[in-house]
Amino acid sequence: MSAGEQRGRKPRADVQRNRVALLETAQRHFLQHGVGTSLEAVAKEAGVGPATLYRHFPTREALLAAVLQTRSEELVSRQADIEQLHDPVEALEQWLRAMEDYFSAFSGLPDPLMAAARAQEPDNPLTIPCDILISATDQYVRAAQLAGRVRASVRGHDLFLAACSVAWIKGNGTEEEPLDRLRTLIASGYRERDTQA
Amino acid sequence: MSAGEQRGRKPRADVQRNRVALLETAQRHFLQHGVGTSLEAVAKEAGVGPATLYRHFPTREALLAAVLQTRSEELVSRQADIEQLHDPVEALEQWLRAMEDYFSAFSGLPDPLMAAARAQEPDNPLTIPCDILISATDQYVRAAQLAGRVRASVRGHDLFLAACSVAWIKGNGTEEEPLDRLRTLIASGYRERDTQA
DNA sequence: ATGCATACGGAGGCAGCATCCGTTTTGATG
DNA sequence: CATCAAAACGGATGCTGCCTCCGTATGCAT
Repeated sequence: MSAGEQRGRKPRADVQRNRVALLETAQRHFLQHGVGTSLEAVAKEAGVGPATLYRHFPTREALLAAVLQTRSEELVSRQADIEQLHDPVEALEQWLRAMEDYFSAFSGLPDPLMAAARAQEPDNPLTIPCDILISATDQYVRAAQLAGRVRASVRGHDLFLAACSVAWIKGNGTEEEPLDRLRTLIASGYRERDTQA
Repeated sequence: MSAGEQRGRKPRADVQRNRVALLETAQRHFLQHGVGTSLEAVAKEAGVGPATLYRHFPTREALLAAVLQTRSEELVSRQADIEQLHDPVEALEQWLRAMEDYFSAFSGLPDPLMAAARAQEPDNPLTIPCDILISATDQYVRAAQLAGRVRASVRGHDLFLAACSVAWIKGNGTEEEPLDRLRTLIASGYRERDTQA
């Protein structure tokens, strides 16, 4: 009982194997068919029965959260780059784009994310990632507000919602051009009006 | 062939009866369970077989579009009020709220609407209503732009997307307070910065 | 090699979609 | 009013996907 945590017994080998196979297959299917993809199909292609999938991931959201874990780490690494920036507004902007990309990872992803972000469903596996993202956004917002570059009434939560919306629209097949105009519109919405040039 | 359009035969009575029953029941179910409600259940409660429902409305979107027809007329009547206003920005704002209410009629409505508004699926029954709304929005935008009160880069389409997004967020259970902040943010996004007070 | 906890996976019940086709209803006609 | 044909109906059906139960196989420990 000195270093390791294994209490009782060593975990079985097939558990880990199946988990990995499921996650890889699920990611592929989410990418190709969106978050609504057939879980049965995922299980079959991963070479396991449906029960095994449900044992590992009791709900679609749980599977989704696990698959997103990888992507989350990508986000964190982007965050490191962003924090190098001197201009807090630039940083905020890049962070919003990074979140938007994250939300756009799979078609249909914004819906379960929004569902998780709202009224606390504490057992929703997506709630925690959402809360983290909201807090992070709030940090960037506050930094830019301290520099007097972002309106005081803006909250991190608001821009989280905005980024999620843009991702939602993007996922519904709108072209890039209107999307860019919308991003610009949001940006001029949160930026403090320059008191001079 | 003088006045009436009835060519051949008088339409059967049960057709109209069933259509009305289906529309009323569908509206109730959409209200209570969202746009994803079970069509079988609608048919059963309307007292018809599933085939009859599909004969009248070949797709879920067709049924939705027909049910929405009623609400559309409500929107048009709101439009009459709005056109009385002197301030074009006020008019635009009220119009956006009216659209938002319309989009929020049933939970989940924004998704099929967005799907219809994007790349032309000419046979989607929701495409036409969407195009009408976008044009109408563009009218209001242009009027406000002529008065120099809205940024020149804004398009009606952009604010249509924005209103749809807000409705989408609202439908996902977010509270009113963040929603209001988001609306404010969008408003300061499209408004021209006052060159004076 | 044997025992036992652990995990597996197929079978099956359920719900919803969408269609086919035999039957009924309805309006038109004499 | 009786009859006919077109038009519409609706139950039965096949399909897909969700999720769970339970008998069986697997892998770790001794």
